[in-house]
Amino acid sequence: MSYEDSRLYRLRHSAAHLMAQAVAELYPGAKLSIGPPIENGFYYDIEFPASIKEEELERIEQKMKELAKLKQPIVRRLAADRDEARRIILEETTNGEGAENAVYKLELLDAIPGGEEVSFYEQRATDKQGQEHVFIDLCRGPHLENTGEIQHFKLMNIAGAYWRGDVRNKMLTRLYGTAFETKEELETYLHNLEEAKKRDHRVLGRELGLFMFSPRVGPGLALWLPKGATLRNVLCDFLQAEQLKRGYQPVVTPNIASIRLYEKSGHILTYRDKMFPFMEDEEKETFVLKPMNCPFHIEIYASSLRSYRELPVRYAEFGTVYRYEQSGELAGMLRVRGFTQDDAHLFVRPDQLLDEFKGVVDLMLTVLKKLGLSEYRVRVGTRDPGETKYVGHDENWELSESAIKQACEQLGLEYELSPGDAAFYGPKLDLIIKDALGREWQMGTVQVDYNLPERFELEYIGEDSKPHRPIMIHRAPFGSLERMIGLLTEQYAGAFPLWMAPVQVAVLPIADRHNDAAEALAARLRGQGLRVEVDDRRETLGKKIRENQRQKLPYMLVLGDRDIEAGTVGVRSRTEDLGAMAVDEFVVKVTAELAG
RNA sequence: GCCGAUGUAGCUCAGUGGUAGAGCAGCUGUUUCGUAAACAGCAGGUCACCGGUUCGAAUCCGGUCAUCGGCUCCA
Repeated sequence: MSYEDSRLYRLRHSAAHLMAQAVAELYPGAKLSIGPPIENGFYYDIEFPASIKEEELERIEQKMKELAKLKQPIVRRLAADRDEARRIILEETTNGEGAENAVYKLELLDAIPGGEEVSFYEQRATDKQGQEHVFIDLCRGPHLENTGEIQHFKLMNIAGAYWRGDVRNKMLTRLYGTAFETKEELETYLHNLEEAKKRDHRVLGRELGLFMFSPRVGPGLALWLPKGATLRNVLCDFLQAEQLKRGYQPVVTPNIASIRLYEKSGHILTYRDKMFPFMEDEEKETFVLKPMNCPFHIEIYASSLRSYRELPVRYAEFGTVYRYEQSGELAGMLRVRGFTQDDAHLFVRPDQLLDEFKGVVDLMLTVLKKLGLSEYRVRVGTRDPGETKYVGHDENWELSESAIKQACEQLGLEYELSPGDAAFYGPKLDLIIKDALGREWQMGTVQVDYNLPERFELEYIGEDSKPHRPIMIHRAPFGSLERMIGLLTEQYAGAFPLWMAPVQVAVLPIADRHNDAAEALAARLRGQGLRVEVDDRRETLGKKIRENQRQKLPYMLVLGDRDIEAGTVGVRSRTEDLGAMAVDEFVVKVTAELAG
């Protein structure tokens, strides 16, 4: 049974109504808008007469408990027609506060399609003091039978939310809460939230020495520490090797360019507010910090006459781009202002589009598998049939939309179609992954583009010795290194698989007299291509194990008199003591693990 | 950018009007140790920043900045 059909869903929906009832009683003049159940709870968007503070949640929660205990029956009411619905909203749902108080509900009513029935949910009861409590809300439902069933809930936080999700509208106050069937489930949920915070990449990034931010450098500008930079290099090496196999060619381009490049590409028109402020040189030439790599790669393509025989051309670059994200959107490594895309641009003939797209999807699948990511969503963004903002000919769009679908189907990649999510210049495929707190982030992306080849008048000479326009594919399997490594940190809770781990092996000499042997062992393992550190601090073995364990190192090798004499090491994995092993045996074991 | 919250030592946190505290980390000394924290001592702070109220501000008020949870937007 789907979540939407479950009792839990109805419970949360009814909890949202209960919260709205409590707010209506506590804050006369509060204007209610919408209050749906969501993945882990519910919310209600409300315009309060005066801004409210987080501490007031407790008061609202208290009121909810009182109202729940009244065991108000929840009754569905059908409005006979629009006029009656309007009357109910104006006269019954606003506690006599009139039309001004019902603005959002009236707008919602107008949005309900003509043929559809209009229903209300009503809950009412009289308390011991003889006071009557009534709450009626325009709502599709369904709900529980009685407010008495709402017992295990908690209000979580306050946030602002634009009415109907549109920045041009008024910002309402959103109250978030959660509710469960049992006390245990509620407690488990809250406990898991706490646990998830320990996997937060911002916490682990510092603890494990991966990356950091500094106020002196600036918001959203990451600093990669040695271990993080090592991890980053490992991932880049992997992808680069994979791309080499697939006929990609490396290119390298600058971080700034004349504004003329971005005028030509059209980004100045569509992207200006996401770009860092421009800079001007002494000769009044304006330069911009690059927000995208594509125009540079296009210049390289356009630098010589291309034959149809050369295509597809695939230019790849780990290109660092800068985007002036709004301050409130920054989120650790998951949302930064300077990031490196594992970018590439493919210039293809129409007859190559399907195969090339398949090649890219295959690469993405290879990457996902290697990274151990299995929890992801694939979204194919196609045109919204009602929209006219798109560039390019219809037959091209049909060609590329079907190429994307075919590529996925032939490679067994499950996807969901999302009409309207295409870029204005072409359809795309996005990879979406959740972080520790369950928030979704767009990672890898493949986009078909007819716009830029047009704007830059790109050509190749066809078999017919006439010029033809190539199609571009933009693609980034990781998306960005910052976001990907942030996410991987959370996925693995810092315990990266052996091949990724910045330090794979720590050698732990027991006493000072074992330091030389430890260095020799480390050198030997490094000779095998392993990333090895020696922990020769003057600390007890127990302490070294504890701390290296906390650093989530895959292997620790304990080295003492017994081992030096026998040519062994005491091997310890992340979880357990594996006992003494010959050094060669350990090398074989680790090598096998890396190969497998 | 907008709504709400937070900002005290490298880290985690205590301190609600009377001159700043703990644990861990650091440094020094002792200990040379076989599988998750040896012992002792020392040092460390413009209480984010700027302004105001007050005899007196980490504490109250205002502003700025940064961070966190959302909204919008996105790799």
